[in-house]
Amino acid sequence: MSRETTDIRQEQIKKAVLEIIADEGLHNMSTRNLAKKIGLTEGAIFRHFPTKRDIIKGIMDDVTNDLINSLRNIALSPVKAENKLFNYLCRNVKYLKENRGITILLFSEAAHLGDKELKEKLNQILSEQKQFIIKIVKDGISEGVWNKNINPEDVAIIYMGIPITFNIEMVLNKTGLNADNFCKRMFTLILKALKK
Amino acid sequence: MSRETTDIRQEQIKKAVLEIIADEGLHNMSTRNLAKKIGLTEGAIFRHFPTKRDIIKGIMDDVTNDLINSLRNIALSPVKAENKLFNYLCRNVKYLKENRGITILLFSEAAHLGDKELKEKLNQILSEQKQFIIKIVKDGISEGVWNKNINPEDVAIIYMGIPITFNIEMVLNKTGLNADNFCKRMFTLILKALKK
DNA sequence: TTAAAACAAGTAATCATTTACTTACTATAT
DNA sequence: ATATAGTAAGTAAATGATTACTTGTTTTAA
Repeated sequence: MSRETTDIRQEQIKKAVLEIIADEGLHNMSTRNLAKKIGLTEGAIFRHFPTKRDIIKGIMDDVTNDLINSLRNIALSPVKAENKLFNYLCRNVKYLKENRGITILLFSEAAHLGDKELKEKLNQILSEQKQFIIKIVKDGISEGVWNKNINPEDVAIIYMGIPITFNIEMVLNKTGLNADNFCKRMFTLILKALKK
Repeated sequence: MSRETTDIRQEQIKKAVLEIIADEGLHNMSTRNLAKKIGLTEGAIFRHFPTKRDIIKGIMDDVTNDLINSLRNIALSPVKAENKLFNYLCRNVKYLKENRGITILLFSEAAHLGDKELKEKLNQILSEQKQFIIKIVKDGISEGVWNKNINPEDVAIIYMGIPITFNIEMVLNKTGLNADNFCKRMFTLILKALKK
């Protein structure tokens, strides 16, 4: 195999993990299969990550850095709540389309490694996402465009299911599912519940 | 160990599988751990199920027989659409509360055993659930109580996320989450989107 | 030339499953 | 009624395959 830097290999390994989970299932996410997919030996994997757990940890850090931070920016951006909600949802869906294995990895593996650090990371990812939605809903109510009798927390719960469902449909029906179209339709529906 | 019939043991084994998934994670669902949990030897497990895959198949059949059939009854019952939707959601949530491991099992394992039969079973479970919701929404529109501009398919997609989110929250925060309360709140919110 | 990155070939532990055998219940023939 | 034969459910210990991970050696790009 041609030599690559650890930085490049780490990215390849994390990407391969998500692809294996999405295409072959969690039970095929072995270091052996991982090495085969990249075209390396098992030993080489462990040159770039000390343990398999660290690969998962790395992927979760990516979620925090790539997804959560950009969702935060959207939630705090100085635009109308309606636009924020739309941007937020589209960004969320798009990220899951580009990282199909994420949902299954988070909810099936990370939550149960008996590993306090990873479980804490997962809880933080989820609760932050929820808080952002709650904020956007409150903003919309303050702007006077959304029904003030609505419980922002409930909206956040319903919202959370949307990207998850998208991800599940993506993994099951290999057919590509148009992310833009999906997010527009879901947005329209949520808006009906929020409007005065 | 005291002797029990295969019927009883099969129920114990399926129940234990779901509990292990919910409490200890997918990676602890080994025949060894399974036997330990029930208080049998590994060999005894295989006297009651030919393979581990057959245990999962059995659980999926239970979902079809226990959940899907009762959801069908609700969807086809001769009551107002609004009541149907409420009953449907509550039944769905209650089932997942009583079978906490189901969601993770279905989406993380069953979808990827490279097993046509199980994958087909899963797709049927999901598409039937969706069709029932679509029917209920169409009924409500026919009754003239819900907005006819709403796309029933979109409602079904948003709906599907609700029980899944409930299940995930249940597994993550061990705190019991009140099913009745949860389903009432989500129902109220969906209704806002459906109403004229 | 040298440090980082690859490899081949190991490790012990665990996986699902099978084996050879034992124990407990149940039906039947006397 | 009771000894007995057949069956269903149990066990302990082994199977080969696979797991995450390690070790020692070779290659390669700066």
